Amino acid sequence: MTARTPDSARDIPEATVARLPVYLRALTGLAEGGTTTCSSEELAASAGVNSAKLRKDLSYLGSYGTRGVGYDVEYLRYQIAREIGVTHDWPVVIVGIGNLGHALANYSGFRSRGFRVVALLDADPSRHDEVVAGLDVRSFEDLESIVAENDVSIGVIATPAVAAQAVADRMVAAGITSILNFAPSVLSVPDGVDVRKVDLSIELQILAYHEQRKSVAPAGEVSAT
Amino acid sequence: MTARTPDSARDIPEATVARLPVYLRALTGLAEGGTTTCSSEELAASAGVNSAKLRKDLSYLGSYGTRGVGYDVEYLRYQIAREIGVTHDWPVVIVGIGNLGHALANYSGFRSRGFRVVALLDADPSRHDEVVAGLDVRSFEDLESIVAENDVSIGVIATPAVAAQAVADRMVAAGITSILNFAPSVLSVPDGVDVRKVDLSIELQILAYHEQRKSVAPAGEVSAT
DNA sequence: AGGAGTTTGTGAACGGGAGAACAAAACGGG
DNA sequence: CCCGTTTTGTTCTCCCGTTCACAAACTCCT
Repeated sequence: MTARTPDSARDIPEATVARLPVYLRALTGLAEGGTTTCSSEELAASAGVNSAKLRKDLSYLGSYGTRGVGYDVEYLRYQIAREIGVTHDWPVVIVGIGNLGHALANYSGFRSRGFRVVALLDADPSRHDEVVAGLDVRSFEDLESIVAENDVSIGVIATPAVAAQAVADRMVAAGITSILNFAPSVLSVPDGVDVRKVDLSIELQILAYHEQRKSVAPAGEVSAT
Repeated sequence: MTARTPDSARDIPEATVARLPVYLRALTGLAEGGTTTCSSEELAASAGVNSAKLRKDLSYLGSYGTRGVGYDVEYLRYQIAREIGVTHDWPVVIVGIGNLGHALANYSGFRSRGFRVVALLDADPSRHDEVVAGLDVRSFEDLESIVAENDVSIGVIATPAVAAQAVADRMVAAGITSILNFAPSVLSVPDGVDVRKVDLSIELQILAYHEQRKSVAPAGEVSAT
């Protein structure tokens, strides 16, 4: 939390960081469509954001556009990728090869965006003979050696909730400093370790809340009582 | 975006709404552990937030605590559940039964939190004989009848990116008003339809950004060049 | 019954992000 | 070479969310 930005110190706002991958994806889409140059307006439309917000976000990285012209798609794409750090591959381990672990291991979006799954681990020995996504499921005991050998700094937790904290502790001890947690539990980790949480049912509950309100007040009109 | 809150108008801030499911889960955990009463401090710790924030969040729902004592776990749990709207079941359809669709269909967290998967749909006919999570995969053509018969208002999209917009359009036309989108694409929907997006690779990219910065400035010290 | 000790609920200050509006800069045409 | 047009980069303002701090209210002990 204490963002030490010693001297070079271009600190990009967290909200902007969260949108950069969206811009990256939009730019990739434009490039595949044959577009070589785009305005902030076009790119913003592709990314589903306001053009003013887009320009402000990009301004934190530097001045990569040309006034009166727009942005060079390929050039900007590279600059954002470099800033995020996805110009090189990030080795990743996935722990917990249940339904969700399967899906994650097979998810092509990781590979194509600079993440390389180097190992799949599960505590259940009966799973250790399985081969998922071209990798054989290994024992959770191998975590330390795998992390050390492959210089892994990112771990994904897809275990049941009860196991998540223990897995996280072990990951941290092994040297992992970024964790993506799919288990529905709150992890406590030491300073310097980043945790991001994805909770499928929470998203649905948020939708349910709004849905419930819709049915109470259908279209801005309320039946006077 | 134009939040019409005509007269009754307890409008709960969006940030608070997003945390209510977390509190709900924390309360369920406490209840299972045998706790009947808890302070805001305890509950905040379980939910991983600040106690002041927790109290302010809860104050939007009403005064359900007792000063000097704390909150009755079961009572507060019910009040939050009622506010979110998960006291009754929400029927849900899932479209796209690939790896992720499989995982979602089997995810027990939906069932246990008031969401009932009523149908699994896929455009690929070769999948229509499969049975996943006790439901047989049906044709996407059946969407309208299923939505109408089961009064479905929430849809989940787990298709490839290219198909997502078409699926969303069809969902909206069928009467669905809340969409949870796992496909990596920006959906455009009419006003009155809520969309929430979950993007697995974006989360990893955000972690990668912070990870990259860590390695540049390991511990507040920077090597002078 | 009264006072000390807790804990909630909320008013107020603070910080950060979103959006509008504008100045700076590049291009193109005459 | 100069001026109008286009589009970026930035400044300013507003609003939402977070946090602090404290008064109100409840319990327990004497």
